[in-house]
Amino acid sequence: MKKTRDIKSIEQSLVAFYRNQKRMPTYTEMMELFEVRSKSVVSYWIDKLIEKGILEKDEQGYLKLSGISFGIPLVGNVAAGLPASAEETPREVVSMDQYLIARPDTSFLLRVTGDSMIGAGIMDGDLVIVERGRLPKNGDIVLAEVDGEWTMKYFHRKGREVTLEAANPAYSTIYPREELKIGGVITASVRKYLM
Amino acid sequence: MKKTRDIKSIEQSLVAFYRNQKRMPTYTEMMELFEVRSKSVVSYWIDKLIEKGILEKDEQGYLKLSGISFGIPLVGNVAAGLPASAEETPREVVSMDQYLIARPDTSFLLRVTGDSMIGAGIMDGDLVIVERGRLPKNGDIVLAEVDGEWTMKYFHRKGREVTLEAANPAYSTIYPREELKIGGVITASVRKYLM
DNA sequence: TTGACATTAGAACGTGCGTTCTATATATTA
DNA sequence: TAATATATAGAACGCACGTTCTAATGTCAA
Repeated sequence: MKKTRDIKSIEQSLVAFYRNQKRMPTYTEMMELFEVRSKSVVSYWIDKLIEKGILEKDEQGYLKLSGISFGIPLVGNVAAGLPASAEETPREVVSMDQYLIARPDTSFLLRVTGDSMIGAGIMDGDLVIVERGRLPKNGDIVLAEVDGEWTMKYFHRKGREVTLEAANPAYSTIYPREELKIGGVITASVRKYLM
Repeated sequence: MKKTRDIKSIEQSLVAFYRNQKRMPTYTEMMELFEVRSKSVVSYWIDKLIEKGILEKDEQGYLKLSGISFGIPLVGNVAAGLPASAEETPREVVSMDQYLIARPDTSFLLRVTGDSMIGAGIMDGDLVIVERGRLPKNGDIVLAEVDGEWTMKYFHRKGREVTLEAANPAYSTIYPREELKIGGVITASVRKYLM
């Protein structure tokens, strides 16, 4: 048995704590986390993590996990497959929340029913992220109310005329007469295969 | 001009602060946030937010935004469309990180190249979340190495025999001879349409 | 063994934290 | 108007925070 207390394990315990508590632990709490008996030891290791760039202190001196420890690594593409070692590839790290949701205050989620956008790769049961108030451009997928029903369609404007077409030949293109209510623009879609 | 300082605006400023700083502000910082000149006023409002269930204090007495203010609301499905008021629907709130990534420590992201899984709604350019070490079940989509190349395929096992088939008729089913390296199982896929 | 370095322990300290009290101003209702 | 909540200000306080110091212990190489 070697010492279980190295930079890696300390980082992990911090990340775990933050994931659970949504805040960083105090030095006293870290004494338990790191299994040491003095705050000075905590300070000692914290300094090391800061050197390594795993931790930061913000302007007010509060501890902050620096990006690296968040989200999950983006390792490449399917063709490249797995990185050889699973270890220190100079990895880019992505948080799904940050990646997918540019404007959290004006966005919301919607579960997709039906297959009208299947040609765009949006299937029944998927979740889409809708951003309110954004001006749709040609080719954008919008959430629109037509004849009292909400649907997702491709948005096209040519001069005054607006058309809404499905990404599925089984559905016919819609030429909205009077009022056209746009609920928002689809900015992303997600699908979960397994729990 | 009415008073701009009500529960709603205070909640928003707290959520904004947390989104930026990844921590809750101190009472002194809240004095600036709320534009008041005494910590007792901050305490006064904090108590109100706690009553309303917007804030909590954890076991150690630290402030915590209670779920409600996180992620973005899941409002229903496409058929239902927009909630009438955009306001107080008893909304479920979802964080994409939590929703999509069950096991952050063993997961990673991969960008999809090619259209071999287009039938499953996974298109070129999508990101997939791959979980290492999970045992694939029939019908799961796996990341596998075949003849020195990494691909995504449907996994099927029948007795000893394993087959890998694409979700695209243009690709033929693979019957791995000897060794079959499974890099992981695809647990989710995401696609971004707009920035 | 000796020396250098890395790691742990303990205690002491100043500062800023969140709490709580009193007092005053502003809104609301009868 | 008077009476009653509601909201703001300021000050005081105890306490836990993170820092820093000294000293002891463990590890490894010469």
